[in-house]
Amino acid sequence: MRTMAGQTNERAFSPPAKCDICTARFRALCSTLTGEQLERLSGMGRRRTVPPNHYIFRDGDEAQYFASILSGVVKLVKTTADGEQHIMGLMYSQDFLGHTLSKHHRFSAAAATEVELCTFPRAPFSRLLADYPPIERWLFDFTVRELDHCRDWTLTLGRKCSYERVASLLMMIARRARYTGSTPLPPNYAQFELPLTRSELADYLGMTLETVSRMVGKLKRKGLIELRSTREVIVPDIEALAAVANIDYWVTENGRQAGEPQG
Amino acid sequence: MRTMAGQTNERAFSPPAKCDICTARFRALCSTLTGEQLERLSGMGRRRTVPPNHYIFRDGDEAQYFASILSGVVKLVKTTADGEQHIMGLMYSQDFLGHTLSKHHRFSAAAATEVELCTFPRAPFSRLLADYPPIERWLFDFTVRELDHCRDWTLTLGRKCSYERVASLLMMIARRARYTGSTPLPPNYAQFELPLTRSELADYLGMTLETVSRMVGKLKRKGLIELRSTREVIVPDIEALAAVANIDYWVTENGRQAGEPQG
DNA sequence: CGAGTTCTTGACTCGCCTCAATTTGAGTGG
DNA sequence: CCACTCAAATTGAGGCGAGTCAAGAACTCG
Repeated sequence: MRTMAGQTNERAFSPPAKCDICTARFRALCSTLTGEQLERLSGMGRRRTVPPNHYIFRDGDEAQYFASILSGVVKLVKTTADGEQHIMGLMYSQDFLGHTLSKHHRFSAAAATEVELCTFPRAPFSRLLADYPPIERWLFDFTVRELDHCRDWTLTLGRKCSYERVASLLMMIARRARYTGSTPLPPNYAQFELPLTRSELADYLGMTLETVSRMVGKLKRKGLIELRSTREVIVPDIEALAAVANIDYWVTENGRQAGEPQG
Repeated sequence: MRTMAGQTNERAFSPPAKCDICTARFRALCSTLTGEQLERLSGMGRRRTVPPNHYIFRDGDEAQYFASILSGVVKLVKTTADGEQHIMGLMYSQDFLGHTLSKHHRFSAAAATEVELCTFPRAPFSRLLADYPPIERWLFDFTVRELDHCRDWTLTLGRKCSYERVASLLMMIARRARYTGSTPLPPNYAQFELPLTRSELADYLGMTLETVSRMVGKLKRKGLIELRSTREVIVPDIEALAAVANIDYWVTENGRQAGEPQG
């Protein structure tokens, strides 16, 4: 169904955040704050819930808010002129949404599951950033990690075949699910619900949904994953899947040949 | 020729940087500094020159130095177990090399042309970062821009065909050459020397050098570029090349269909 | 249980890779 | 200045992996 264009779903924003009962309190950006500064942040924070498959903000829109994710999974999406979607990343609990340099969003963000956010109006939050280095440092470190991750991802998109790519994406989601999940799991084992459809996996990987489906099937046939349903994935041996995905497979020294950089 | 493995070419480091005559003084990270802090930075800075095709540092090595690039082009390279190279980015004058979180390099950096660096020992530079927010802010902003760029690049690798990819990379280099170059050029026109071989272009684009060569030939046949030599490129109409590269072609709002996020 | 979406599977096509042969260009020495 | 050498670049023929198109199966939700 097509809805009003240009309108972002605006559920009522609830009252100021109650930081003392917040699940993200100890790892999200507010973990850097104490006393007066925390009050300043929580005073401007508003809770917001976004239902699955609704936009949080849209590419090109003016950025009104920064947000910290409390729960759920957010996909970062760029839409091409011909209507294709490209997913540039997934964001989870304790991650941060917003651009400190651009006043306009550079991609869309949409809820992949139901999402809870803690939102901060742009101007006062920017002032807090300028006033209080620790929170800026948190954001800086977060951005550095995002950049690392994005650079690693260019390897997946540029160098791997479809089978390896699907394995890489499942690895990424599995790792994050282990990290975010509440119930402790055996080491080298993962079980999670895919926050994306086959079509979205394809949009993430630069492939077609048919090929994704075939490669998921191949992983299943080879025993690298099990499927309780089309969305419920079990990875019985993470290391084995990592090997297929060519993760931790990169040479960190030597291994170069004539014609390559010397020195 | 193969040389001693694990050794990075260590030309003699020259005396402390003379900031007042430095070409990068007004846009590099030192542009944020004045008086005492600038003295502190210049006191720890050492010039270093790296000849073309030599490593600056290697993936996995312990990071001894941060560096600001004064001149030349640096390629960021990851080498795979099977000896393939993947180029993750190019760095130019006024860009910054180094990782504020990891003590070990996460990729190699190699000189594509002759490169001049201003290097800073890790520990005192980190202390300066912590002591003096403006320089941390500069690095933060630099990192945000790198992340933007890297995310855009995932679109090129994930969604574009070989012809568009080559055009995209040439666009990127052309834009940067215009920005860095000294001589003023007519608008919508670029002329530059490619800092990379066909093989390196292929490593950047996740293609083979043969396909790169074919696509460069196709761009030439269509009049989108001219070649004075294999390395000297002229772009007579940047906008036309941008159109081929699908740059500024992305929809920034609307354009979505049933089944996509609503709201 | 039916309707609509999502997912799977198969047959065919095409773009890019592979392998191989030249051609071009830069650097060197006679 | 030209012949020689070697790396870089171009060009061609053929094969394979992933896209395309199409049909059918399996979920989801009223």
